[in-house]
Amino acid sequence: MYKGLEKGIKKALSELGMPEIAFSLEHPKELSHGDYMSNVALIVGKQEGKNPIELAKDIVKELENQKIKGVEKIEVAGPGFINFTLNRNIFVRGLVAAQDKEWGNTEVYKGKKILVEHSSPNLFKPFHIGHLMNNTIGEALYRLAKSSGAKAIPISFPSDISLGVAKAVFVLLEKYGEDFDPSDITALGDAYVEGTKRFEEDETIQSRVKEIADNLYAERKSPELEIFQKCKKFNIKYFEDVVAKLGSNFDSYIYESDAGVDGKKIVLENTPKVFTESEGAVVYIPEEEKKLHTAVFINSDGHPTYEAKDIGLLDLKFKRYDPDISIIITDNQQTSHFQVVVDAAGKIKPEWQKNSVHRSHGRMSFKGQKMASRLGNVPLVEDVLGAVVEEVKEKNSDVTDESAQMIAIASIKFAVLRTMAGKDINFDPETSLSFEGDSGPYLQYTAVRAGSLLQKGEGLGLKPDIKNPVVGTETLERLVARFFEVCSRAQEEWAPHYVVSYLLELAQAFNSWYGQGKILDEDTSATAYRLSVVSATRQTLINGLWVLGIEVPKKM
RNA sequence: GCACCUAUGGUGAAAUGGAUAUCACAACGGUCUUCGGAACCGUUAUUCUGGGUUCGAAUCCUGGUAGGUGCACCA
Repeated sequence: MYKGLEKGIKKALSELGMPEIAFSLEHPKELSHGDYMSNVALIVGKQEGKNPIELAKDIVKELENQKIKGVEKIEVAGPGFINFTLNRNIFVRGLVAAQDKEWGNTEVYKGKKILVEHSSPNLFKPFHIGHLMNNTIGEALYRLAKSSGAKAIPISFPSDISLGVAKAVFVLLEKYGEDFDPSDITALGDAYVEGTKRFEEDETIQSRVKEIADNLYAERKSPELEIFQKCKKFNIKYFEDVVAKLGSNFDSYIYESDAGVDGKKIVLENTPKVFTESEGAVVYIPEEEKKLHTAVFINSDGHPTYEAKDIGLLDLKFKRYDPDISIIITDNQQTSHFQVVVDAAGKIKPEWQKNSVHRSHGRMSFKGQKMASRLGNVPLVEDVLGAVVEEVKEKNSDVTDESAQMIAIASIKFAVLRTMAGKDINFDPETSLSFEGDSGPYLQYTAVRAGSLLQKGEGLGLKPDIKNPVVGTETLERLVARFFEVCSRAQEEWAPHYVVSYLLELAQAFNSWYGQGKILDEDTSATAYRLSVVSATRQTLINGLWVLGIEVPKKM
């Protein structure tokens, strides 16, 4: 359709002896302006110094002569835009495809392999709301990739080893002895916080912690290594439980300890070709015009830093999966860190740079206060989720636990995904979470409401049928049809918030229509038609919410 | 100091260089013997500031203001 219009306009230009120029052909913001609009007359008018409205009239006349298939109306509007309205049949037929579970699956990345790394936990810290933001966005990008025709693979990069971990192990060893076996995540989180504090206070502790770190890095048999390994195992289980609740699972993990070993090796192999020795450390010095900073890859103790670990991560990722696109999601404090790493990586293996996509998100503050998990003042995901579930139940005591959980997750995920990734979010359950208006539950409610209509229709022996279109549903039909393009754009730009905006518009149009009159009435063929609009809207909502990682409950 | 990011009604956000800047919350007023009121309808109110580019700027360029983040051995 798009193509037909574009060709038609080009043909009209040459028929009229107008210059071949680049013009836009897009959806107008307002549905009342038609299905497509073009600025072609404005551009030609500028170039030729002629009145764009007159030119537009000529072009329209020419286009009308062409009788382009599916175009019902062509008009000149505003300062010289040309608006196209498509034949309704196209949208009516579209309602059939929109009732399919596959509706919204595109071919944007058909045949590609896309790796999405997100939610990377620190294995000695509980999963807190900072992780929640990463998980929500990461899961949405993974699902976008999956619905784009690509083979999508979710992985995570658990941080299992660091000086901070050694500090925690020190405390655990001292407090509980060698036989310590974790059964509770908070014990580990507390040890982490306490270790950070103790480390600052005492120099003998510092050297002991460094010794522990050495043993852990070298995997030397020792009490600390044993505790460490037990904690690691326990933590992975905990992590998997938490993210499963949120709707994520992972194909595999690449551990920071493994990436460290691998990365260190690669960095050394590429010194001095790419890296430089300086003051006992190995660093990367980017060219001056790149405006990047110098970064340490191997510190003077010989341990790989985060930078070298990321090189190892790239290597392991590409060895294991050989992706066409490798997406990594972090918060935007790490943006410049990644620029440096990727720049260095490109000199080792160009494809590491070429195939990498870094998406960053803002930070989540809690009720306006800054948080640092090593200080222990960050709310945990489970606590926040629990509190929101309580609120949901307060609003409606009839909901099942399962539904309440879905609704709580919807309201939280929606708060994260509605904004363009990159912005900070101040997370305050009392003000930033809502169940009404622009919200996750509103979208769920709309889908549930639509489902209930279908059920009722079925009870009357009526099934969706597009044979007999009735008036009043035109807006909804056109909106439903746009879902496909919205998905494509979200995939191309890795921007789930387009899906959010779209679903809100759709739900609003549906509820508005719902309020205008009865959907189920005595006229069975009209009712059957309306039911097909209901069914298409519902499926579009369900499929769109799926991309966002939100499920629709049966009742709410 | 250098670099990067952000600035839209009272609040939170949206808007491929396009038409009258959209949506929700809050406030105010309505719908209600309901196919599910977590809904619908209406009213009030917005592009930080100066300059520039453009037929057209919230969007691009430039100066300023305010806030955030990053810059050598943390992750």
